[in-house]
This record gives sequence, structure tokens and C-alpha cells, in this order.
Amino acid sequence: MTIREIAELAGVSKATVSYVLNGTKNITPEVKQRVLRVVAESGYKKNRIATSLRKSSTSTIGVVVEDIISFPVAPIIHGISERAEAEGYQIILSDLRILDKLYNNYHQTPQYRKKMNDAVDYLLQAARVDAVIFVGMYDRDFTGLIDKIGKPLVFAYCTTRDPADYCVSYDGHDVSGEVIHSLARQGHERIGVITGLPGSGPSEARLRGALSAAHEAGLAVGPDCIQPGDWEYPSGYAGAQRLLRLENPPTAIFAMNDLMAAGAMDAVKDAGLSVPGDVSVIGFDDRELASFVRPNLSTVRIDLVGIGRAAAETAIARIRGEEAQHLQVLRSVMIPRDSVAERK
Amino acid sequence: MTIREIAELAGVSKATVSYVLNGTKNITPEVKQRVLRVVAESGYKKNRIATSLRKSSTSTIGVVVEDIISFPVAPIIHGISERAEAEGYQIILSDLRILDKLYNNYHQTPQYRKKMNDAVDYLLQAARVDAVIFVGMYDRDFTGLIDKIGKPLVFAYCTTRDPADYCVSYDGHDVSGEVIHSLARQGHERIGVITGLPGSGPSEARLRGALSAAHEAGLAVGPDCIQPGDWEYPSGYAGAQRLLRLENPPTAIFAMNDLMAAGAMDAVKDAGLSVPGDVSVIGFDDRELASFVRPNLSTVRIDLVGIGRAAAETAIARIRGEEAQHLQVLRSVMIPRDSVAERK
DNA sequence: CAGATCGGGATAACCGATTCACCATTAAGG
DNA sequence: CCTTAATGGTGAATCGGTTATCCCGATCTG
Repeated sequence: MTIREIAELAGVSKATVSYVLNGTKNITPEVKQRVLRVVAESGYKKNRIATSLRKSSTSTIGVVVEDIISFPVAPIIHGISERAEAEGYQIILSDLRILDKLYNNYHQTPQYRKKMNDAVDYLLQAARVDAVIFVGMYDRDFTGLIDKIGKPLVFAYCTTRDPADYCVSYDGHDVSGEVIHSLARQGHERIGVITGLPGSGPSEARLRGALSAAHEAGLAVGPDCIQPGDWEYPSGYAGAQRLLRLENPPTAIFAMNDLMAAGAMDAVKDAGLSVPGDVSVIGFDDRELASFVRPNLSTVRIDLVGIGRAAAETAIARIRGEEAQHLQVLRSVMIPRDSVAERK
Repeated sequence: MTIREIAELAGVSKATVSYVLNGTKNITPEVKQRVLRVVAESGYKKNRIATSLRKSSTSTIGVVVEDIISFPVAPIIHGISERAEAEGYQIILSDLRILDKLYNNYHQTPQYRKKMNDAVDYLLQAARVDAVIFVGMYDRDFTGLIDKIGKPLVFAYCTTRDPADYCVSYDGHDVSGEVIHSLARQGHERIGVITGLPGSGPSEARLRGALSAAHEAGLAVGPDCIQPGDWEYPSGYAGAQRLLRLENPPTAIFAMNDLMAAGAMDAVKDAGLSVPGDVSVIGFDDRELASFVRPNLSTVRIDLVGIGRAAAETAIARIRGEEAQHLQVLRSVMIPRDSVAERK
């Protein structure tokens, strides 16, 4: 069923059908009705491929993700999908499938850059998407890429060094500050921190936020209270062990993700202490496990769906040539559960 | 950069460039080299939109998911993406976003059928995908749909009633039997079962498998040992409570997913008993929480990525007109952890 | 009432590839 | 040496929409 057949059935020209369907020209009500009736009866749907070719615009957003299995990705796609569908855009998904390599600074290697560039190139040049949303775990420096492509590129979850880029991220710095303030309000004066991969953007931002909040609250967080982790459970366990062996061990531990927080909780328990009785523990991410470890893990929830929505909105605004904020930072919320208590 | 420009730069006709790029005709090595050099130097990539229009085939697979946030979906997409990319197919994702409605027999309502049909129609008629993979949680009856569309439709994770359909699923029946046999081998004679939503395909299959294995093992599983759940934590807790209150309570509980198993474990503990000392508990799904509850939850892992791969392979085979198995059942594996022990 | 204006609709070019039909050249065969 | 076949390449139609341009009749204007 093509527009030509519709035209013949309605006794008009292809052009008229097109004008009716797109509302791009005044058409006599009578003719319009005739066309619409034929369309409805036949169940005709425009071939988007033909439209795309002619208009050289596909109403499609390319979404590149490092790995769809990675925890934050699915909710972000969920948000993108919601806004995209509402605005008549469809989504082409490109999954780089590099979950296993995500924790080894792989994102700084040439192989990674090539993979990502190929994916973006493919989407833009072959698939002809109108915009690309890149969902990445780590901050990155892709200066120049955005000019090369000449179509909107939006970074979601991660940020870039170039202020000309469009990034939708979350308030890792600020909410980490809130975590520290909240612990301070509950009487904790010595707070241990288990970081993510040192040098990684998210870890650094969270650390800066935590340190500046500690400073504001008048807490001294010495270097021995800051233990490097690598986002994985064992590093949380080991980091907490080191913290507990300090001369004057902390009464609260802020682990920069839930996996490490779970490790920290186990280390505390294995040291014969109780959570939160002796040591409070707070995580980050609100992964599923946070509601199932005992005690339930207090943590921080990022508005992942919101990041997806905002990224899609930004992409679509840029496609339409509208202005958009270059950096959007969505608020995260602390989720208080049972692993944090007043200091005894 | 179009094929016409490449042709001019190489001093040949558009047709020749096309033949070189597709290898669809013998071309003198010299001319071929000239064309390929121009292509390489210019970074030219074929406009897939134009190719699609002309060939009326898009090398695209439409993937419809009930909700991308739903636990099994992301790994399945991962598998689809892997095979699709390897075969030169791209993926258009259509997310129905109905997670909140997934547990209320929503999939049997007319609204649901309309949503699903609209999504498939859109992908086939507007986006012109070559095949659709539908990732659904529950078995369904869509007899007739497959004929209507005339393009391959593959159901992943769920199955349908129509043997003409193509379905890639897992061995819910058999592996549930293995679970029972394994418990029996460890001396458990009274085994409680907490089902999923009664009447739902996955729950019924697992139940049948469990019962027939119990029969084989010579265990009597009376109706009071089968407690209905609804896939959620509280129903697991309540189901286990009912089991423990029986005159002769079971020494092992098989919950049909990890959420309910976690609930069951808590009910056992709250009853002053120990897991697995007094009561063994085994779940299903191997969600993240299974590795974090204490004791670590023994469970069953479905090969979700494999389902995705197989679904993509089936779809592509059908696109190419090759034969494919109508029903593929992938093997799941039991993951023994610490929540199951020999009966004392 | 003649000429200008306007509005609805048709015609045809176009987007960028693919591919059929055809042509020119060369090779093979009798 | 002429016919036939094979080979490598070109021209043009085509996929299904969109849209610039044109045309025709009706309405308006002075």
C-alpha cells in the first residue's frame, strides 16, 4: 500500500494525499475527507524510509551505550524512549558491549575511542539519525567530535571537558556533600570514604563534594580516611578493613557505590562490629541489592530516567534548532534506610 | 558525500561504484581499486536509507519490549545486539514502558494487545524493519498476527500457543524439576513451593516441572505445600509463613523467583529458624540480590543473553528464507550458593 | 468588465542508492 | 575472417514519498 494507490482510490494526485497527511497545504474539506477515509479504510501508513530519504531527516535518534547491561543504562534508555516517542522520534540502539572492560580505564584507550567513533559515524552517515545520545559511564574528552558530525550529540550520565558539548548528568558533587552533612548532623565526626576508581570523573566529583562538605561541617577528613576503591565489592571490603584498623577509626563510612558499601558492611560485621550500631555505612546508586542487604543500605538515588528524558529533550530541541542548556545537572536524592544511625 | 560524487571522482558511473561496493558484478581490478581508493579517502559511507528504499529491506530488526527496566530484558537485548551487529543488522527499539502493569494480567487486556499491535505495526509498516523480535514476560496467544504481517516475528523469553510461531524460551519446566531432584538428593522429603502469579505461563511450567520431579523422586507434595505468590517479596514472605505453620512444615522451600525467595528467607529467620540450617531456600532468576542476601541465595540462572542471540539468529534466518526451529528452549543452570544444605 | 489575485489541485523533479537492459570491446570458435 | 559469446561498464528506471512550480477557475478590484 503506497501513497500512489491511496491517491488513485481517492481520485486525487499523490501530492494531494501528501498535503492532506502532512497538513502542509489547504485542501478542500471534501477532498480531505475522501483521502482520510481511504487511508483509514486501507490501514495505510507512510513509509518512513521514503520520507526520510526525501527530507533527509529520519526522525530517529541514535543511542550509543557502553553496555546495556550496565546498571544505569536501562533506566536512561527508558527515559529517552519516553520523550522520543512523545515527540515522534524512534530509537536506534547501538550497544558497544564493553561491560567487562568498563573498569580498567578502557575508556581512555584508542580502541575505545575507535569503537565509539565508529558507532557514532555509522549512526550518522549510514543510518542517518538526526541526533546521537551517548550514554557513558565516565567523563571524557571528545573535543572536536561534535563539530565534525554537524548534528546534535548529547552526552548522558557522563560529561565532557568541552563546554560547547551538551551533557546531562547528575549532582555527584552536591549530593555527596549532602551525605557528609547528613552524617555530621547525626553526630559523626570521623567519616571514612571509600572512593571509586581514583582519577575517574564520578569518583573525583563525589570526593570533592564530600571533602568540601566536611570542611564546611568542620570535620577533619585526613588522607587516611580516604581509601581508594575500584567500584567493586572486594575493594569496599578491603577499604573498610583499612579504615577500621586506623588508630581512631571512623564511625561512619561513605562508599561511593552500593557494591563497595555492601563490602564495607561485611567488613564491619566481620570485625565483630555492628552496622549501624558501631559504624554507619552509606552507599551510592540505590541498586537492587541496597534493599536486600541487612541492614537495608542507606544510599543515594540518581534520577536516571530523568537523565534520559532530559537528554532526549535536549537532542530534539537541538534538532529543531532551538537553544538548549549545555550542561544539565539533575538532582539526586538520599534514600535513608537502616545502615545509618546517630553516633552513640 | 553521495555515490554520484564518488563516481565522478573515480571517473566511473554510479552503477559501477555500486557494483564495486556490493561485489555484485565483475569489475576490472584496476577500476575497482580506483573506486575503493576514492571511497577510503573520502570516508564515504552508503546512505542506508536510500538502499533500504530501493531494496525494500532495511537490514533492521525491530525489538519490542514490555519494559526495558524489567530484569531479563537488558541481557536479552544484549544478546540480540551481538548477533544482529555481527550479521550487519541494526536495531530499532520500541519500549512499551508498562513495567508497573506487568503483574496484573495486563497482558491479557485489550489495551495491552492494542499497544503491542501498534508497536509491531509501526515497526513493520512505517519503519519497515525486516523482522520483529518481541520480548515478553508472559506466554500469550497471538494466533494470526504472524500471518498478517508477512515478516518474521520471533517471541523471546515468552512462548505462544501457536506452533507456527517462532519462540525462544528457557526450560522452566525441566530446571524446576532439577531443583526438586537436587533438594531430594540432599535429603529433603517435604518441599514447599511458592509459585508465581497463578495461571501465568512461567509459573505453571515451573510448577508442572516441580511436581512431576517430586513424583519421580517419590515425594508427596500436597496442595498445602504449594503456596500461591505473585512474584513480589511480600508474597514470598507470606507464603513461607503459611508453609511454616503447617503441621509438618517443609524443610526446603522452592520460590519461583529471587524476590519471593528473599521474602521466604526472612520469614524463616523471623520464625526463629535458620537458613539453611532448619530450612533450605532456593530461588529463581539469579538477580543481583541473590549474591547479597545472607546466606547467599541458591538459585537458577536463565541464559538470557543466549535467548537474545538465538532470537536474533532465528529472525535473521527467517529473513533470509532459511528454515529455523519453531521452538527453541535454552538450558538454565542451577547456581548453588549457601541457602541450601543437606537436611539434618 | 478587464485584469489581477487567490486558492485548490496536478505535474514533475528530486532524495541516493540498486539493478535491468543494453552497448562496446575482446576472446573464442569454426 | 566472420560469427558468437563473454566480459566490463553505462544509462536510465525505480523505490515511495515531498515540494517547487504551474495551471485553471473563481473571486476581487477599480
